[in-house]
Amino acid sequence: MEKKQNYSRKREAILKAIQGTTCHPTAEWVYQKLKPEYPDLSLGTVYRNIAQFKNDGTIISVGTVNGQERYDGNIQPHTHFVCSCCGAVIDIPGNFISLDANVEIAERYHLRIDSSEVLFHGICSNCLQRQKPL
Amino acid sequence: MEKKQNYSRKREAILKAIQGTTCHPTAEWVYQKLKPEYPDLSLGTVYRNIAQFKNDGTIISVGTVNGQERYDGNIQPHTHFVCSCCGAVIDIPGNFISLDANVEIAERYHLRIDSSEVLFHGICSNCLQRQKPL
DNA sequence: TCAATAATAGTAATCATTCTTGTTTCTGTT
DNA sequence: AACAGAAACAAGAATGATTACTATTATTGA
Ligand SMILES: [Mn+2]
Ligand SMILES: [Mn+2]
Ligand SMILES: [Zn+2]
Ligand SMILES: [Zn+2]
Repeated sequence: MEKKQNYSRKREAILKAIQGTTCHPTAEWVYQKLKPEYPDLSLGTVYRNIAQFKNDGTIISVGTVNGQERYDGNIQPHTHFVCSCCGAVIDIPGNFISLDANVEIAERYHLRIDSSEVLFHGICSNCLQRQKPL
Repeated sequence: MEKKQNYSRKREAILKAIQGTTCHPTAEWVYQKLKPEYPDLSLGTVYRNIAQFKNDGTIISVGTVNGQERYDGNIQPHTHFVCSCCGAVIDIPGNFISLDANVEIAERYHLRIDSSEVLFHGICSNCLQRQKPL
């Protein structure tokens, strides 16, 4: 039996904040973003609802950058670039892993693959420009 | 001028522990592994030396699983599978991203790519077997 | 309206990692 | 071997992100 889920204005706002940006925000970013409109919002509420969204598959985690987890409201398979200078996480359209590869690896190693992701690491264009004028 | 690096028996042991396993250990794992032979080893020393190795490029980080960073003494480009059940990190030989793709993406988005990695998520063979007899 | 239950704010607790400080170990030189 | 300066260390405190707890408030369906 599934648990009943009541409506909550704050939950909706948290989801929309994550879905409405491409910056792959942290929980803290969402909290600061919504604080003006919801002055009594609690950081724990942001974390609790994010955990639910992740669990439902409504959002995904892009991993941890500088000790903070980054989330993504875009659940279509796509690729990410992480700037090791400023921590920006940038979308790279396209899926670099073929479905065939997934199936072959799963069979060869006797494991079940649920998802695959590609990550590029480097320096983003902003940070490159800022480093130039030496 | 580069900083002089003195020899340290513990540093060597920490590096060998990481290079001598394919389990992609945590700092805590390394600490527990070496504790019997080095009873006065400090967890801080493990972290400090790991940070150095990472900085030198002697080892790499495979990312964070269940809140703990995982390290890899194999710095050849290869692929990883992360079990979402038990947290195991397993090597998958092979590099799925062509060098050409790196160059093309770097040019198109005006950024510098230093490395690329592929990550599979799913259930490992051990956990699959344990789940079967229901 | 009203009782049952879900969600929240505020705060305390947890846990991985980093920092600080006083001590010990290395290393090159007498 | 003894010495001095630099590097590494142990132990424990501090930090910071995340989670857990609890008393209160909001939502829901009858
Ligand atoms: Mn994205
Ligand atoms: Mn590996
Ligand atoms: Zn950047
Ligand atoms: Zn497993």
